[in-house]
Amino acid sequence: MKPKITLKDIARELEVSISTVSKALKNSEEISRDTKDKIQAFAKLYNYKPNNIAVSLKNRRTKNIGVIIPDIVHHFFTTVIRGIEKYANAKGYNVLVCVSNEGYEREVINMELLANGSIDGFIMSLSTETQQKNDYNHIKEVTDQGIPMVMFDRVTDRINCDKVVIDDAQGAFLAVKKFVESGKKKIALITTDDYLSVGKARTEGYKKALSHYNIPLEESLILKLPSMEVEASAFDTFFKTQEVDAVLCVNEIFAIHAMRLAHGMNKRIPEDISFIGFTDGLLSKFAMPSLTAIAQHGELMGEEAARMLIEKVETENEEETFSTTVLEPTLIERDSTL
Amino acid sequence: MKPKITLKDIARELEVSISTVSKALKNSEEISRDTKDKIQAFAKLYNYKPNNIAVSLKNRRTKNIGVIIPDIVHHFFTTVIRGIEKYANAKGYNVLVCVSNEGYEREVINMELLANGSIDGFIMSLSTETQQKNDYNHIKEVTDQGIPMVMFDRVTDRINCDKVVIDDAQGAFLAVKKFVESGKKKIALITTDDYLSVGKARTEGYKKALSHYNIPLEESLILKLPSMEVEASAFDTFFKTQEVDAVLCVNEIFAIHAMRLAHGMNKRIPEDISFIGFTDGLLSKFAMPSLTAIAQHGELMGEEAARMLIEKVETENEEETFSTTVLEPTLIERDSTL
DNA sequence: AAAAGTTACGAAACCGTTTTCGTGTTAATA
DNA sequence: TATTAACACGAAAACGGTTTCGTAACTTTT
Repeated sequence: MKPKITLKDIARELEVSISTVSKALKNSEEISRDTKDKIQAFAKLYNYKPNNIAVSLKNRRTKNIGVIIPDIVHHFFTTVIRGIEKYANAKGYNVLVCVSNEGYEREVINMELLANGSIDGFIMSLSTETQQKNDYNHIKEVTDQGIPMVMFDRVTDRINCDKVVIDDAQGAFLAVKKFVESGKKKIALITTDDYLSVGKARTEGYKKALSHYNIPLEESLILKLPSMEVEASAFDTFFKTQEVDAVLCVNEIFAIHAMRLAHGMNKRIPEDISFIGFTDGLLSKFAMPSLTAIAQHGELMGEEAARMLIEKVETENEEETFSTTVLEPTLIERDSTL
Repeated sequence: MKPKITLKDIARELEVSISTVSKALKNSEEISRDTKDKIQAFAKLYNYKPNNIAVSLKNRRTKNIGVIIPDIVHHFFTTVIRGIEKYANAKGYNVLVCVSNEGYEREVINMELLANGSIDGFIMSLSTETQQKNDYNHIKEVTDQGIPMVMFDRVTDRINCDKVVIDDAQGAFLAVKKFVESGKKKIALITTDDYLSVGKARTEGYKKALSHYNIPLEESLILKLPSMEVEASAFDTFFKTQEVDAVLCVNEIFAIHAMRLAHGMNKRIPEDISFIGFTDGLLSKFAMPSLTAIAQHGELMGEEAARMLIEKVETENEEETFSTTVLEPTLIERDSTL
């Protein structure tokens, strides 16, 4: 049990002042070679490391970035975190992860907690509940305090800050394009309610693509689920009542579930019915048949978000100027499409 | 842009001393009702929140706990984090997540960084590289400083600290039991090299179960992969040369891959060949057929680890006494077994 | 009316750094 | 030799809180 050594300890031991020690360890020109050598050697011997908290207090910079995500047990978000970590660590920053658990309350609490000096900036993705309530005052308060903020994926234009998203509409467009080009005509969409920003954009892209390819839009081919949970009965009735030859799903789970149903109805995949799912995660790769997917490039998104944030944190923010980076989705072709 | 208000600001504005403000906000008996009311009202009006960093410096307690995991894009670890978050948040702690990316170097760097005052204690799982090198000096240094530490899942007995693991051997035993009881005789094991603590324990459990059921151990039925990566060729030759009717895999991916191969060889699952995989993750649930799995109870593990850590952090550690919690695995029966 | 006890507050130390500014000593210049 | 400049270091303030202790002004006790 050897407790941490401080500047004061070194100063006392070497009979110099604290300031001298501090400067010597920073290799300041002010201090003589002899004294520096002595102090540096002593510090190394006792494995001196400055106390982060004290440094943070003094510099008003913590070198921590706060990340608020809706759910950590979710492949997409973890890839984003990986990207953030990667970039942030390389720049000497730590990542403080807080999970809102898709709830408004926890999002608020976590942000307030972190905003009181624990972090230099935020990277966040909105919880569904926050999106439903459409209440962003907690975020506004943070940005008003001058704390840099980058939102990713689930963003809102009610807040003025840097953002990084993928072009969800374009992703849906790519999927429909793929279907059309392989001769599909009755293209269904399984999505969530519109309050989820991404669900909305994807639905728009789907509709746009249909009109682009002169396929009449049939509202009955759009299945809207109230949440991200799989509601088996809704799927059942949908597939029993609708005649479709291609299905675009806004997430993997929906797609896997739908494929199972189709399989159970003795349809051949992809000949009789094709599938494409958003978010190219583990399930897509390992499904049977493997699922053609629209990749969200989470890791890239995380890196970009971290880049933007650290940029803002490290520059004396003269003018408030915000930008939105739009990443292009990619279609990963597998066995669920022709 | 309204910057944070400090005690000093309030004191100046209300023409009292800083100490009075501090005490008033803590509702100290020392301060008169009148003054407290005035100060509290003012503080609320200007939304005063104490600066975490300053409080941490003074109290030498950060209310942060550091979590070091090998990989964040991994279902098991994320469930553990969820458990940690859940418990820690309820106790008013934040979670600082750092990813070692299965590397020794990053593990050391991250720990040193966090150990300099950023956190009150560690929860960690060893990177594979650290386990291979068998070098735990960086961890020893941290515990020597009196920083509380809890290790989970991938632990080592070279370090004296609290631990929480699941009984991996018992998990393997359960799986073999299941196979035997459904009439299987030629039971294979697909695992990784022994340096991974969990792989070793699982292999032991497998062997123990075989002997318990009087099934001769055939080393040729054990396929050892050098890493967690799926090596397709190794799988191929194994299944071409060995006659098996049940396969236990140390992770989902191995199991899914093996099932595919069996499927490709026109074997019926589970009649001709059954499968069980460790780590009851998404893939197991959504595989086709769905995979019988040994649940690791990651969330529970996380909660328990957090509980142990916070217990240590919050008690004046009189005596050094460490304990290991062993969680019981559970067999989740699905369609890949009879 | 003097002694003792309360009440309500402020001064100051402290946590561990960083950084500005002042100063005693020595060396270079006039 | 007196003046100035360079050098090497220390004192002290600051970051934003918490907490101990001291004390002026009253109130109560004897």
